[in-house]
Amino acid sequence: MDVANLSRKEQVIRAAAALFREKGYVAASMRDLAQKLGIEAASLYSHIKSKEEILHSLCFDMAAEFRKSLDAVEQLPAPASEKLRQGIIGHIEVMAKDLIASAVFMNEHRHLSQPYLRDFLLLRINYINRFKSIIEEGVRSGDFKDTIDKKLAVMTLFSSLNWMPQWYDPGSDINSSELGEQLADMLVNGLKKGR
Amino acid sequence: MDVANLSRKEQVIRAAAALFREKGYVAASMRDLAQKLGIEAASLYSHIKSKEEILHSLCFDMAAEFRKSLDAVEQLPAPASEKLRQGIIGHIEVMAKDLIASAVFMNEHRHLSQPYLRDFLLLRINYINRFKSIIEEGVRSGDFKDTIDKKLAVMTLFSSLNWMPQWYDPGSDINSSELGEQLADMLVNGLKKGR
DNA sequence: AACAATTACTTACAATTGTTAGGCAAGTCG
DNA sequence: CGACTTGCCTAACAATTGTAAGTAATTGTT
Repeated sequence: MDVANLSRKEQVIRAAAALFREKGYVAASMRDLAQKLGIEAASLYSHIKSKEEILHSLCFDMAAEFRKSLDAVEQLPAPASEKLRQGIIGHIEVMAKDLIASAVFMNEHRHLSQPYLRDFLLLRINYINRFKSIIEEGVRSGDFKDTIDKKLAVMTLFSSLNWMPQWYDPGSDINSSELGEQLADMLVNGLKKGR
Repeated sequence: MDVANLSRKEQVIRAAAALFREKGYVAASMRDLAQKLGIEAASLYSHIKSKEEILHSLCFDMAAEFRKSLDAVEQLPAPASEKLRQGIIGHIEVMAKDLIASAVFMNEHRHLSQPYLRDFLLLRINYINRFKSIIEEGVRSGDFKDTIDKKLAVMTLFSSLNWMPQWYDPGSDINSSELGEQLADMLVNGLKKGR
């Protein structure tokens, strides 16, 4: 269980991530995965304990990255609107670092079995609530409107962020940090031209 | 294949929709579905031709509803920002009419086999492009900013709309038309208080 | 040269999958 | 009454699923 092993194991996990994204966790078979790596299905079990272990590590590794990013943002001595902006940018950048794992994280986590699913959802709720706090802070300080339902605001925010891996093409003309900036601008300031 | 049949067939489809949403299309077995209806799996085939037929009708029926809604909006003699607002509200209302089917439409359409998948994606691209045209019209007329990438704007819009079935609780204090209004406001005007 | 780890193989198994075939009972309609 | 339809049944199918057990080949290290 050293570096060499990790390396091959990581190869397996990355190939699995691509497969899970393409076909979905359930529809992706271990034989599909093995074929992608040029080995037999049973050989996969020299590297991983189970199919679910792969999903587990994909989901929880991403979750840890998101958390780390938000930790930093919360420390900023800045108004809520700026914190929110930075939170959005950070979230996008974490995703952009691994779009495939992000897509799996988003769409396939529900196939985790208990108790992992429960743990995952707790992490997720916690993350969302921290964003919600930023929004609430912004409403209190007069930075944000108080006319918008807060749950709706957070959920709309997350919807926008989380779907990014589905349509963003990293080879396009807009790079990931610019993407974060523009997304933050659109969500905070809206589409309409400043009056 | 008459009214009485349709009625039972619809029961099957509705139960399937709930199951597909809960477990995902692939993970939901015909035996699961049968059990939900209190019958044997093989009996389902008195009402439907195949598992995929169910998914097909769920996806394409929803697609037709969306199209109808947008047809009406495009006819409006109104500025782009108002058309966009109405388009959003319409989209939300179509979803709200059947949250379960909407969730399936969103998350499970990819499990359609060819050529249905291709057809579905064409419908979807077409729908998205019609929204994109409204946004472009708004940029030209000076209604919307020209600083935001148009693809990003449309995709953000759709992300927000399409995730609604995942978190919206119809029993909550905010009803569906209010939800549409607020969503439109947030996306068009942003979170920030008017300056 | 012997050892331990890594990586892969073959074979196999029990479970689950969607679906077909054929038949039986109850209600509807002439 | 008798024909027909609707809804469900049992039994069975071939295919695919994740995974276990045991073994061999290759590797770098002692």
